[in-house]
Formats: sequence, structure tokens, C-alpha cells
Amino acid sequence: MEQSSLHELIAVRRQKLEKLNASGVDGFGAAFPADGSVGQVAAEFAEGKVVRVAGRITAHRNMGKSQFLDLSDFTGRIQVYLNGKEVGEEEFTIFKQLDIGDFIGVEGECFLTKMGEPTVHARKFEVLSKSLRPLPDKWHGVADAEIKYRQRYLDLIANAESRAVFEKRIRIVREIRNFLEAKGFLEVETPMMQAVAGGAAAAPFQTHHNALDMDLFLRIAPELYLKRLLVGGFPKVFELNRNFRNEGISRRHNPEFTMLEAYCAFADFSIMADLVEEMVCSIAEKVCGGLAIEHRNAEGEVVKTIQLARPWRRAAYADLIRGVVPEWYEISPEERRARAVAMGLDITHCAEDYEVTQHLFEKCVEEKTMDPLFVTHCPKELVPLAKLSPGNPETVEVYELVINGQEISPGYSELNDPVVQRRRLEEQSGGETHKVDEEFLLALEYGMPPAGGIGIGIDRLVMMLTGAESIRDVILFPHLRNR
RNA sequence: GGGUUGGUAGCUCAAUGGUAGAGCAGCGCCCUUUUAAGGCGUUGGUUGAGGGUUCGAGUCCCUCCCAACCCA
Repeated sequence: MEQSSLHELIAVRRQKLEKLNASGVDGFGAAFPADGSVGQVAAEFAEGKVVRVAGRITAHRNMGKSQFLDLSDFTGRIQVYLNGKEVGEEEFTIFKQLDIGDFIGVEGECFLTKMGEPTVHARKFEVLSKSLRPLPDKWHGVADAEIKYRQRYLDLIANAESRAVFEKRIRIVREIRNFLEAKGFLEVETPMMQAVAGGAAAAPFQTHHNALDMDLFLRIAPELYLKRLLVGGFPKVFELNRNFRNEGISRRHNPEFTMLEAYCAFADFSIMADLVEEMVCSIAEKVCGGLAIEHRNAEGEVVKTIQLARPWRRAAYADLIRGVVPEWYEISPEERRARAVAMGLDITHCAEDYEVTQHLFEKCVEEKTMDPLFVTHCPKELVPLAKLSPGNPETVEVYELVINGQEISPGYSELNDPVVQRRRLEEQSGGETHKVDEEFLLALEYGMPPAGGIGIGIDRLVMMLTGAESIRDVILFPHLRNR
């Protein structure tokens, strides 16, 4: 039995399981109605009270006749005590052989140890599930990124900080739904499999429907279906679900990601900016306990604080550029290119003039903007499908919300002219890659009310609100290469 | 796709080119209020994979795999 390479550790646990079975105990037991979660039982602790509680063993302290173990679940931890003289010999043997990782259920009365620790004095216990593999170190947790992402369950068991991030994400998503519902928005579900992957410019994943013998794409955005619903008479709709983009993977990109899109009839981008501002602040207050969002490093030191306090700054794209280089729009395109290169920006030879400016924007404005900033009056080349500004045909009726150095949310005054929309989509499609969604254009011809629309990248929002540095830390099962 | 860094026991980490180690976990013994329990003893390794250089490679070189970060 003196063995401890992995397969030997497993063999030891299998032998324990066989011993359980031999003594008539099912190592994978049945339901165990408890008095609540571990946290609830701990919170309602009262000396002398008899309780039933179930959880995973996270520590085992063997003191001979006195056996102590920690029982844990997401809600908390409670200590269990068992006295070898108070149970049968066989039962005591079974208890002593329990492993860290096993699920058990316990019944007994509450008491305080000499050290004052609330403890359940077990009179009965049941093995609910034998764990056949050793769990990660209880003290150091899981540090290996591959284990964290490929075997998230181990990360969740071992790392309380990870658990906290995902609990926060769940609450953020719930509060978004609550907020929008309270504002009169209806949540809808539109196709994830689309014959034309529209609503954004991105490479789609392709699939095939056998019975219909039809190629389909996983959606890159729900936009064109949500707009059909505006045509159909929904005044305020939203969808909060997955989009899929067949593009690179990085600290900020996962092939499937969660997006909120919301549309409000008779509104515009400015009204939608107000809505987003109110929503994000409302969520932060409920989930983060305030509007100052602290990001900490691995040592727990605060490395940056994002101030969400309203009103959020709004500034025109061109003014932000002038804030970096005052004479930017007075000099020639060639001079702009030279200035950008001189500033250390990586400008390719084929970059258009507006792309040079955008590059400057990304490096010198976006990446440095931590507190919320609505960028308005974006150049029309950057957002080809948006409505042009009435007073300035070079800019569009769009905001881009930047927080934490990233684009978090765009907002539009949606284009509802079917003739202009058709022309733009045809220009955008160019070749075969982006087919035009004729069914969408058909719907527009029946009349879509002017509307404000927004998108919010939920993963990035959660990163901002939790201080996660990688999108992989806010997605339970991020995509990795096959091992 | 390019660059940089990394991959050593179940977990967290050491190891000038010279006998692969520690803590925790595991296993055995002792212990009736411990709590990162403690004491004594003890097992466990194809050092990501494959080549090469060398008397000798975890360490140096090459190819490949996986990951993290930066860039595109």
C-alpha cells in the first residue's frame, strides 16, 4: 500500500471502494435530504441542535479515536467530528478510510469544540460518492492554467477566487435581465443557425442540415432577426446569448462569446447610451457594492480602480484624436502617416488614411481609457452600416463605449431605410463570403421604426467588473487546442 | 501565423552539464476537542514527446506537442 504515483493513488482509492462494497456500503449512495446547504447549516448553528448536512470532504484530521473532517460546498464549510467509541468498529474503520474528495452525508448534533469551532458531532454518516482521484492541493490550489481551463471543476473546487468570479458573472447576467425587464424590454430567442450569417463582419462557423440538405452558419450576431421583430411590432426587445466567430483566440477573444443586443423603437444612439450608463451602474452597485471597481493583482494589491460614477464622459472621435495630436486634421495624409510611424505605431503600407487615424485612436485613446468614455461621431468608414449624422455626413450616429481599455459596447441609431440598407449590404458583401440577407431586406421594406440599438460584450463587461485579465477567466469552459 | 517565456511526483515548487529533491497529499504506527493538527517511519519520477552533442543532459542544440504573454 506504500505507493503514490497517480495510478497507484487511484488504485488505493479503488481498493477502499471495494472494501466499502464488501461491507455492504454503496460507494455511490442515494439521495441524502439535508437541512440545507453547508453554509445554511453553519449559519443556523445552535448547540445541541440535531442537523443533517452533506458535502465534499476537503480536509481530514485523524487524532486516533477522535476524527475531524471539513465538509464543504459552494456555500461554506463546516467541521464534522466523529468519536470512535460511539460507533461500531466496522463503521469507524469506514470513516477513517474516507478520502479528501469524497462526498458524505452526516447526521448529528451541533457543539463547540474547545477551540470554539462550530462542529457537527456525527452519530450517523453515509458515503454519497467515493472520489477515485486525488484532488489538487488544499492549500496552494490549482495554479497550472491548463488544468484551470481544461478541468474547470478542479479549479472550482480548489480556488475560491475562481468560484467568486463565476458567481459574480451569474449575478451580473441576472441583473442585466432584471434591469431590462424593468425597463419594459422583452427577452427573445432568435436563430443561432442562420442561412446567412449577418449583422456583423466576421468569419462564421459553417454547418450543414442533413434533412434539408442545406448549409447553415452559426450566427455571428442576432441583429438582423431582432430588427425583424421591430418590424413585427415588438417595441423593446433584447437577446442575451451566444455568438460564434471563427477567428483568432486571445486574451480578449473566445470563439463563442456572450453578447447582449437590445433594440428600442423610436430611440437613438444617444438615448441608448443613457440606458447603458444607467444599467452598468445599477449592476455595479448591486453586484460589486459600488461604482469604484478595484482590480487586484495576484498578491491582492489594488493595481487599478475604475470609476463608474455618472455622468460618463462623452466625446467626439475627432476631438479625442486632437487631444493626442492637435493639428492631426490640418496636416496631409502623408504627414499623418509619418507622425504615426514616428510615434512608434505599426502602420502597414496599404493602410488607408482613416485606418492610420484609427490606429492612433486605439493605441493612444482606447488602450489608455480606464473610466467609461462614450466615443461619438465616429468616422463613417469604421461603421459602414450606421446612419450618417444629419449635420455631418463624414460621421455616423453611433457611440463606442470604452472602459478598461477595451470596447465594451457599441450603440447605434439604426438604419431603417431599406434602399440605403440594401446598397450598404451589397457594398459590404463584395464577393461570396458575405451574402446579402434578402429576407431581412424584405422585412425592412414593410417598415421598421427608427430605433436605438446596443450590443454589450458580456464577457468583457464581466472582466471589467471582476478585474479578470483574460476572457478565459470569465468563461467556464474556454476553448483550447486539443491535447 | 511571428516573437518571448514556460512544461520536473497527484498538487505547489527546488535542482553550475556530475547520485532527480522538498512541502502537502498518499501509505504504516501512535494519539479522545484537532483545524495548514502533531510525532515517528515510508512509498512515489519515461523531468511534455522524439532526435542530437557529451565520458555524462532536467540543464546545451534541433524538430514536434501544449500553455501563458506580446505582436499580426
